[in-house]
Amino acid sequence: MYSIQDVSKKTGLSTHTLRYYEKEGLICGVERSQGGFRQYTDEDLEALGLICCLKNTGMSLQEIARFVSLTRSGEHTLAERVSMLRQHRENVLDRMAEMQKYLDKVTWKLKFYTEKLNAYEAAEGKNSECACKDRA
Amino acid sequence: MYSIQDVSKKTGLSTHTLRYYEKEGLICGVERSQGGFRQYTDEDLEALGLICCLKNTGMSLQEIARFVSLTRSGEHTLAERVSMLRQHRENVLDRMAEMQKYLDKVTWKLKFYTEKLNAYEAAEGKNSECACKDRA
DNA sequence: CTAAACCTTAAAGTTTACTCTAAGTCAATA
DNA sequence: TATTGACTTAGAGTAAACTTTAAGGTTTAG
Repeated sequence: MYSIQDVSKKTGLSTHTLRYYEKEGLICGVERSQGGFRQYTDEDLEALGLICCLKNTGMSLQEIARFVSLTRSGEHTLAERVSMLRQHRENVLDRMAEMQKYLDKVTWKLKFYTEKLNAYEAAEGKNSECACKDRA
Repeated sequence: MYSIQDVSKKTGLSTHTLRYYEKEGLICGVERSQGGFRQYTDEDLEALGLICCLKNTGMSLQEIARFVSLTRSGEHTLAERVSMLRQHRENVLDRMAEMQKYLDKVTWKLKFYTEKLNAYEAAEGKNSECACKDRA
């Protein structure tokens, strides 16, 4: 059993965010102490792992809540869950391909500016003693 | 020369967004017709290409505005521009590695649920004529 | 036994990046 | 020339995902 504080440390989510996720239906059935404090199990942590995975790959909290609610509705929702995951996987793959394309552009631009900078600094060194020699 | 409508089509950004980007300092010096209409040049389009590239790889509009303003401030800002791009490139690489890790998890989950679904449908077919046969 | 450090809820506030509205100007066409 | 439709600005509104606040109950170390 973990306190909300423990879980916050383990997941990197703030305690505020953990309560918020519960309110939004992303985490369900977290047990409580007699005093009403949340007591997370290892299963809850696992569920949070999936939630973070989906969230960090661009799934909206609303969709995640939908997925979680399907998970709790029994086996007749398996087809829809599979279809959601399959679609999401496609989205992630597309996103990664796009990122790679953009990365190439950033790399190219960086090369371009680096060369420009080298030329500029060479010229600067030739023409004058520069006050900003100690630039890292 | 392109109208805001043309540029909207070419970039996929709405006309609202294009004006908004201008207001926020992401695009500068767009020419105007005698009637005050925006007239974008090929250079503006190129600049927009870089803006979209940076934005779609996770740079905030504020940072992009900063980069653009450096670009317009002369060669003494080259070092900072290079450093921004270098840092951004690192971020993109980190993000891609993270995505790959999460993708593996999604793939694994998908496999898990697909197998569960197959088992479920097999059992379903064995035990009863199901009303929802025409599921895709 | 009391004070500090936790926990609770409900609700308001914040940030980012748009997106839309209103009121008016400009351009091309019937 | 009148109307349609695209353009202009300023500013209000929206959605998502938190984040903070307020007001109060619980637990545990000293």
